[in-house]
Amino acid sequence: MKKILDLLTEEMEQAFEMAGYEKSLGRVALSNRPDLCEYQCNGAMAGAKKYHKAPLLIAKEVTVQLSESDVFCSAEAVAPGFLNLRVSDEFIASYLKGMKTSPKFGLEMPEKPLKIIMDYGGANVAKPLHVGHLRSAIIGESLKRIRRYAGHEVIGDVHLGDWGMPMGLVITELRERKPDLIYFDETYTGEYPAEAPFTISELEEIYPAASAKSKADPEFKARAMESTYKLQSGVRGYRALWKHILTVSVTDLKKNYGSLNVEFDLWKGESDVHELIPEMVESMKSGGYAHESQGALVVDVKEDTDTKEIPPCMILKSDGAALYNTTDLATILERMRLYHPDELVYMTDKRQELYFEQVFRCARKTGLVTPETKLTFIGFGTMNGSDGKPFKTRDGGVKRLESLIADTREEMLRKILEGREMSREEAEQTAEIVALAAIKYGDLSNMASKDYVFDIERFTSFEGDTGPYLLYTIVRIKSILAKYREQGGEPEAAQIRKPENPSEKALMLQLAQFQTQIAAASEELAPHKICAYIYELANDFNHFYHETRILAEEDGEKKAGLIALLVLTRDVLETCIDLLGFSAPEKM
RNA sequence: GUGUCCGUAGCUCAGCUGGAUAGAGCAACGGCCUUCUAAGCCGUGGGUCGGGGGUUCGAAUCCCUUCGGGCACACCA
Repeated sequence: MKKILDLLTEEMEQAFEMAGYEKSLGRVALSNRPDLCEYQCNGAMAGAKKYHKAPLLIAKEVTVQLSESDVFCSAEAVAPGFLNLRVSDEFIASYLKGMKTSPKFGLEMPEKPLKIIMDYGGANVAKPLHVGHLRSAIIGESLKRIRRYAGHEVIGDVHLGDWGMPMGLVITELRERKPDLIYFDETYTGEYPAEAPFTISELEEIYPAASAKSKADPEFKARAMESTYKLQSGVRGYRALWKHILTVSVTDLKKNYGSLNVEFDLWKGESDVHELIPEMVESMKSGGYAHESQGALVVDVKEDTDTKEIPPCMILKSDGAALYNTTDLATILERMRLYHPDELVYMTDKRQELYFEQVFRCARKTGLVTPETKLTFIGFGTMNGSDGKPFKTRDGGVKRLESLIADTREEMLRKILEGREMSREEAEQTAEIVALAAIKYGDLSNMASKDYVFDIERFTSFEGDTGPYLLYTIVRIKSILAKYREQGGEPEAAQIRKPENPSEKALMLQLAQFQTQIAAASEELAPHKICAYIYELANDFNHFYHETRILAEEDGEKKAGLIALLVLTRDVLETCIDLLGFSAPEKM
């Protein structure tokens, strides 16, 4: 199905052409004066210069051509040359009927779907998720869902930090605490136990302890470096221990991401590309790309068109060790080999923008990717506290994601118990669902690239532009549909009819915007556009709801028409919140 | 210093491929529940779109400049 604006534009282009003007002037847009019209076209003003004619005159000539239109029921030329348009009831009804019967409400699929790998995890093994991981997970998950819905093949990769010094630190600290573990006996040749010799809570406590020790004690640091080396060179016991660290950590991470309704297709990590590094470095050298600079191995990525100095991309440190760049580049190599993607997308804090620019240029220059491969960096802004400063706990530490979610659930539960008669158990389940919507909507309704204020009080409010308000609207619709069903009706079988009053038509026109909004969100990587859309849709619904008696309607067919509209509204809203990564309860 | 992003109502944010009276929400104030969830709806007040220039019939939007702020600028990730 075509977008409604495209259909209107086609009709308008025809009118311009028949009036003797260039058809490209006929672009139709949503009205920015809803009191005057539903849609507008400003082409007459744009054409005035070219045709040396007063814009109003052009506009009037165009309206003449539209008098017979069955798309527009009114087209007015207004000074200085606006074309104010309204669509016919028949047209909007038939458009919505089309939406109802088409897959994905008629969203057009791309001719050639892209294969996209999205890297939006950034979690580290042996370290708990903290609030810094929240935006990446929320925005990344939403963009993944949006682009999938738009018809592309998207693979999400968590890309764990599971290699290098942190692992050495954990192993070394473990050895101090439990020197008798079989893993440290290098003469041992038997099988290692299947059970890990530590729990996730121990692990989370061990890493910061070890990290602090290595800063204070050079000798400890040296031992950790040795452990790192042993691990990387494949010493059996160290590898086995590392596997345990990985397993215990990943189990926990999956649980935490799961509670955010975030899922990854790939649980790969830095360790997976470790073995690709030597050959990659060798090929960069032999290709003449990499050279030594101040002891390190670098690839120049400056370009003539640069307006600023772009430092070279470092491949190996001066001590010959790999660094972040090295594994990121090797990961690109691996992804290209295994998946042949059309696009690689990275979601990180926007402060890493320059870094990724270097990596992308290096990957292109050294031929790790094909010239057609698109490399995209999506940088998101910082999450600030109510004071406008980066989010911190009361004592100034980094807040754990788990505790942020728990706080939000608690607040939500409090509000639900305050406002509703509900059993404790049901309230808790509802609070869980609504809290997730509150957090995600609060984040996604802001532009991803900007910093934003995380305000638990505001996000969990049922009033205004919030997740809970949207869920409430959906629940209201579901409640009516349930009652209709109790009365013996079949909501899914109901047919869309022509609108009977302005608020009903406004709701219908808003529903018809679905495709335009989804396409914009997908192309511009902008989940906040979906938020803005469903907020308006919810407002239009609530307005309509207030003015229209639905279940009390006596004319059965009319009533079914209203029900059909409710079904479509519910489906569009639920589809959209699913694209944002949350869902609605049955009651609240 | 160089680059980059940002500055819109008291607060939090949209709008930025130029269009009519700059929009929401919160907060403030005033209405609407014998009828489908009032966690809703309707309304009122609140703005020199940081300042100054320019382009244009027309600028929050494009260009220049200036002030203020964030961030980044090779051996961290």
